[in-house]
Amino acid sequence: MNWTDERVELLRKLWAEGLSASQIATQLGGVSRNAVIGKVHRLKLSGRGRATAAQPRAKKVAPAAAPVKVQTRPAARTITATVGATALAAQFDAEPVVHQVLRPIEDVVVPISRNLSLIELTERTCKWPNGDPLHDDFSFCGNQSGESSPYCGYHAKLAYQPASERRRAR
DNA sequence: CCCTGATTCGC
DNA sequence: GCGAATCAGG
Repeated sequence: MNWTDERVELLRKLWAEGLSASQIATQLGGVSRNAVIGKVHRLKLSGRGRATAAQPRAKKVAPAAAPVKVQTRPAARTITATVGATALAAQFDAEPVVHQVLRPIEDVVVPISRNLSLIELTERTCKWPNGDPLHDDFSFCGNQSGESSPYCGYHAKLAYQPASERRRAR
């Protein structure tokens, strides 16, 4: 994989946004984090606030737009009353529920998920789900999780909010 | 052990 | 110029 103008531009952008080298490498694909770091230095983009190595990164200001209508799968409660094949049938027969998902509040720092698949999760990757489990875009956050939480710092906060107040990020 | 960026150096 | 290996650190 070579450093095309497009890829360099994306690298510049993501680096400026504060993503770590490994995250950028994941997004670009085809390159290691070392390659990213090497390129960053050659481009003289180094230095980004913190002088020496730091750990927590990721800085992405939420778009802050009007609420968006999103299609989600049928509510699970539809099937909880029954058991077995009948329940499954009920789930698939149910009409999709359309409801509103709030965008993150402005100024809230939203991390960019690594979007790992189920089998890529480890004991220390964030297990916050992204997308619809019934569609191909479904994945898990995958960022480093807390020591006593199955979620990364950001999603742990969401997880402990009432469901009615949760705000969904990517 | 997980992760981070910095540096070196053979290619 | 590139990036794996290595280093130093949280």
